[in-house]
Amino acid sequence: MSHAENGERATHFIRNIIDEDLASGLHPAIQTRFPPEPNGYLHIGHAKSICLNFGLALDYNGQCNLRFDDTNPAKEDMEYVDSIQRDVQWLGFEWSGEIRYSSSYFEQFYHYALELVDKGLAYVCFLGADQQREYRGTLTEVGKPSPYRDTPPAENRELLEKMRAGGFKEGECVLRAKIDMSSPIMCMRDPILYRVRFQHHHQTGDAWCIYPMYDFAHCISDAIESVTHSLCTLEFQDNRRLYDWILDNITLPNATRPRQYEFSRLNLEYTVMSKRKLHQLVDDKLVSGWDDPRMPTISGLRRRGYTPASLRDFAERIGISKVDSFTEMSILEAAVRDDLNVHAPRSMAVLNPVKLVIENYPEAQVESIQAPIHPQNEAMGKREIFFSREVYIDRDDFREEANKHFKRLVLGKEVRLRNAYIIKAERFENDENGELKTIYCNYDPETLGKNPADGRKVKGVIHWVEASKAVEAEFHLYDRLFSVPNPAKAEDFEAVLNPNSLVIKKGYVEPGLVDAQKELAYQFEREGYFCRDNKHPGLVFNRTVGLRDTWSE
RNA sequence: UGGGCCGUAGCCAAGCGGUAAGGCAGCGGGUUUUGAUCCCGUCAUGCGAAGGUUCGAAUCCUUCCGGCCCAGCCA
Repeated sequence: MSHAENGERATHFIRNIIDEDLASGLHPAIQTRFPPEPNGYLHIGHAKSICLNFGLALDYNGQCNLRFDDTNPAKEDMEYVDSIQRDVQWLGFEWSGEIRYSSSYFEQFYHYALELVDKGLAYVCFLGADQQREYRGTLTEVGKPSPYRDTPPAENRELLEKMRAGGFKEGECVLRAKIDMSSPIMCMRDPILYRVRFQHHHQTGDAWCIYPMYDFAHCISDAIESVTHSLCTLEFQDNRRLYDWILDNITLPNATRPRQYEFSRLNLEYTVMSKRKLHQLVDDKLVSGWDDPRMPTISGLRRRGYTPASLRDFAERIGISKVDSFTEMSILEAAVRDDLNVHAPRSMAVLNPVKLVIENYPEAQVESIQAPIHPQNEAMGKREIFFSREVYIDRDDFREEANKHFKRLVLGKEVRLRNAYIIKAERFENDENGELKTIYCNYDPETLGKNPADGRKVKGVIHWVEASKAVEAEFHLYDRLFSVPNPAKAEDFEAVLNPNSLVIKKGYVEPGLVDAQKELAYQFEREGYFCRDNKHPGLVFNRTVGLRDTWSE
């Protein structure tokens, strides 16, 4: 049983903070939120955040909202709000109440902006973007005040009202907080609160032509929703000062004063996690889409055969901390294998077929065999497979000669056909190109379900599929998307894509798999975990992950 | 080079002044009709470094070294 499923939880600094806040009575219960911007598909890094926020709410009997942080209509789209909901639900989480949108708080944001203006803590600035950058100073030089910094509150109120009414062009002016142009924290140098955008919004339509910035909207949204612990990633550590400044200077909508805590984002080897780069891969058609099974997106992982439980377990295994880390793929792979090993029905599939003829087996006879669906779990029952004179085995499982470490079929030697008989390779034929065409064997009829009576040991076991009833299938074998551990660091990350990230094979599966359900995991014995593709029309199986392979020749 | 953070094994990560959890990977062995699973064992005299405080330091103090983030009208 996996960690995520047995109730054990690794402790981390956020849990420690919550424990203290609950113990001290600061909050009667916790309220968290998962606040994606609907500008792309969710990826496994978001899964980490989802598991944290929803998981905490579950563990502490609190609530977790799903809130779309939709303050920038230029980049957002309904396609993403739909996919995000699907992904969160698929991961197994349920948000508290209705879905929230920052955009549904636009009216409140505006009133808080007026409050800041009236308090002399915000002003309308007519400096252009370039000038503003100049005035802002640099990391080592302080900024200088905008000439509009001391406009009287009453005048700023009129200006802001005019902004809202559409009285200014895009880029003509912005609303800025009046904080400290010499702050060593750059985001405190009179940050922009509102910008003018004559943009249609997917939720509010054309109701607004001014849109709040993240820093202004996020903390107030948290306050409106009584969020107790606002969790985000490390790059927002500086922004926390602004988060606190805004909440300190407005009349809070209710008793809860949200606090922001930052944890490190997920970095996974051999893939990229930035939405921009994932977008680029999709736009440049380097992958088939956001749900390409090689993508680290939740929809890609789902299509690949990853299960919700395995992703939750993965999140549990990697933990939460503030260290900039780079997680190895093997942790993710171990998490799926652990889940699939327990739950996936076993089956046999030949990915790279070669015909094998059992010459001493009666012609025209087809035998039915009851094979266990899961050798370690009898309760899963049996499946019917067939055996006859001709079967397919994998080309890699036969060699004319080999050393003793090769535990498969060797000319003149014996091997066990899994779930069936022991056979001995007698001879083989090649085709005109010198490629192996047919292997001829004899079988020992006394070895079905038992070892040879004479006590001889046959250590090798190979998988197979009976030829006459075999069903043709296509196998998509995936490997890491990139050929380097940290593609984001490459000069051109697309140049460092793994050319062999997808290899397609055509072979055979057991007849019982003709109507395999999509996204449902199978273990093709000795090959790995596969699931039927949810898009391709025919019988296409995606390899989720191979079996652990500790064999070195 | 201003500021904000972070350094515990190959990777992830507990630890909160009492003598280094756990997972992944690796290695050795056992079981096995999946080179899988499962089981057993092994894997930091050491916590970025150097000083200091203390009976006792990964935990406290000082200095140094290394890494990440911030100068979008993105989030």
